[in-house]
Amino acid sequence: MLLDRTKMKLTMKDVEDKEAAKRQRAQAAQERSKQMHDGIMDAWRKIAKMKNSESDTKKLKRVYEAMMAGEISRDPSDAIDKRGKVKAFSKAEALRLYAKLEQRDRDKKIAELLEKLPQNYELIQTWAHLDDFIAAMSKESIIALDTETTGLDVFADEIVGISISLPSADRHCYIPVAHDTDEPQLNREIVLERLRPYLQDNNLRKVLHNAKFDIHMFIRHGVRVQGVHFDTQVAMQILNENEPSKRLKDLATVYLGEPSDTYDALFGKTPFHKITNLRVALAYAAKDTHLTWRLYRFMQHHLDRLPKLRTVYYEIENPLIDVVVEMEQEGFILDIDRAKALGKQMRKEIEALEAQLKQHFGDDVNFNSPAQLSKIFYEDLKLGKHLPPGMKQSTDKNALKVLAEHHEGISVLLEYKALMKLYGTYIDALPKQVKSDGRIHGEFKQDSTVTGRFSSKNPNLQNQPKYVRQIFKAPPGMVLLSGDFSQQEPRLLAHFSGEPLLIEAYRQGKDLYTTAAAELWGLPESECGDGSKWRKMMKTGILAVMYGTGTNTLAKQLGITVEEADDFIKKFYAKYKYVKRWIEGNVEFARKHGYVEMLMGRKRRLPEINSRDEWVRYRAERQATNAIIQGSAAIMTKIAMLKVAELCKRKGWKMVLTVHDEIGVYAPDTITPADVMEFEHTMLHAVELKVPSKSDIEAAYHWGESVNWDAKAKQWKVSDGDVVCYFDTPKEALAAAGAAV
DNA sequence: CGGCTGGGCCAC
DNA sequence: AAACGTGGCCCAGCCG
Repeated sequence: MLLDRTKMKLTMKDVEDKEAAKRQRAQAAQERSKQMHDGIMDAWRKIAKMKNSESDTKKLKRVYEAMMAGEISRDPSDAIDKRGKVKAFSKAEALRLYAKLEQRDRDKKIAELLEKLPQNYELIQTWAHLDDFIAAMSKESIIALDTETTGLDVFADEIVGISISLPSADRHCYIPVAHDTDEPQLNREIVLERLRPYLQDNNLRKVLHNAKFDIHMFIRHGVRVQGVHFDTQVAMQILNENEPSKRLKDLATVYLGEPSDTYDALFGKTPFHKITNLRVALAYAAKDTHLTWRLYRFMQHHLDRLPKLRTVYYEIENPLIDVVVEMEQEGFILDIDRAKALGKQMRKEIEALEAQLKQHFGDDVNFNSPAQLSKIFYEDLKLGKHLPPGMKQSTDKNALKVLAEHHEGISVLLEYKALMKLYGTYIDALPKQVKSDGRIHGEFKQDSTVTGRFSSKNPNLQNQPKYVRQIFKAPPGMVLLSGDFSQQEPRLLAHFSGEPLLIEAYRQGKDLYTTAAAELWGLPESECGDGSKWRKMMKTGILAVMYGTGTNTLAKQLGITVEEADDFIKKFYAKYKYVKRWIEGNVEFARKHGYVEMLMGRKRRLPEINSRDEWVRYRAERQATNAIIQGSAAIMTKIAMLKVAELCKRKGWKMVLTVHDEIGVYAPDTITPADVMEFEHTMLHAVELKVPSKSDIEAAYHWGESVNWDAKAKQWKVSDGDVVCYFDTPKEALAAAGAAV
């Protein structure tokens, strides 16, 4: 190609221009570099003031120190935007620097791990070696066990290696079985067959960290682990529910004084089977069971001096692990056809509502965007003046309900938002979670809440709206038998406070809220029945007492003035003196001991109870009473689950869910009312309180749609007049939820 | 496209 | 300044 000579010509002016530009660039770079570091201390101060999670705090600290030591500095490619302007140093950038630091350290850490590889860590690559190890294992009564896998999905991923620690022999092995490497490895299926007698031996006790995960993984390969004696993750929640991280390596660092790198600190996002150097795999994996064992010893030491917590662990949490495994394995069947039909209907309604909204507010609005809605309502339409003083200019339901009085489009928006929530989060999302066996396998976590309640995720089966429950069904020929503790928490309030008035009401089988309302306001019970404002006020009020709700919020909830709410609380405490004394006692106890105790002596530590910050302290005071009630309810439900699990074993039923005060099982639809009574009895007598328990039991082919026993036909029937279906259409559900204005 | 955060909201 | 406890998930919007 010919060069264009005209462009090659160099004039003096060109040279000067170029030099000037160069100077300018250098100057700009210097200026930027100065700007990049100028505001950095202010930025750090700002970041330090943010409410950072414990793990973020750790990371930020590391970056800060590295920066001050000159080990790392802002990356210009991160600190300067496209137009060449210096961006303010943010928490996000700091966290990115942390990732960079980690990346830099990774090789060093792995090299170190190899250097320090203990003599008693064994990489098992031959059958003779495996035989030798198994011979040693057969002399042990307890071992530590762990699996390495291709990922975290226990219904899709696979085992790539197994770690075992033998405590008395002090031998710690890793058996790689599916790494992507040319190094010698044993065959997974044969290894599992060789280990099977030991893994399934109830008398060979096992210690694991997050046992549920490994048990699921072994089940994927046809092995049902027995004899789980201790789970260091589950136990950690008993020993310190405020622990910021329960990852094994973090606990080892904190409690064993053994600084240990987490998986991603060493390998990032590389899945374990991609680790080709098996000695690296050994160093990491054998350390897992070794640390698990040491953590077990450490925890035993503390459980020895905390006998109540030992009982909570061994009598409730540990046996519950197997129950949860079974429950998650069973899964929940989704009625896909129904979900599809409902989805179609909802999409139609959503589209219609959207068309209306566009007429009201314009075509180019995303009605799911709080930012856009806020601009329209508060900047364009200036509706903020209609909000009561003190109410934030929000686009949440509360504010919109007020604004709906002043703009007719807003009630449409309320309906739209409620419908979108149901559709997006549930009706449309749930079918996508169905696994290859046609079921939803949500996760139930027994050790992830500070009060001891279960949490649930992927999907969360504990927050399914009533309207949505109908798309969950029982397998053919079975019903969903479920029982929920009626007024579980108020009963516990009566139990703990010893309030004679509350206890008496429950013992006489009266409706507590009606009785209490009549007593408090000196009204005849006929005026405080179901649906009366007095009963509602009492119900909300008792809840408020348990949750420590302030009078402002209570007033808002009940639609009364703050003075009236205040008056109610005063009256309530004057009448129920035991309740008042008990609540005050909880705070006192917490101040003195730093924790409160629930049923069986499970603890909720409240380190903030003596904080000088009033707001922080008050929160801890509310938590004190709430934790006793909520935590004791959780214990009660967990005990009931253990007993229902035994019942299930006897009857061949399968537990499928727990929702705080509710337990659900799949049972053949040939069960009789006698079976149902047995189920009810099991729940009611799981725990004996000072007040009787009550449970509402229902059998249903679809969750929430109870069927009745037809005594003549001797079967469960969905007879026209009898079936209790929550709602037929989304509209009815919304009306019931009070969303449609 | 994945990670992260804020606003909002579902359950008990 | 903040006064309703315990959770998890969706969407928007921003980041790389």
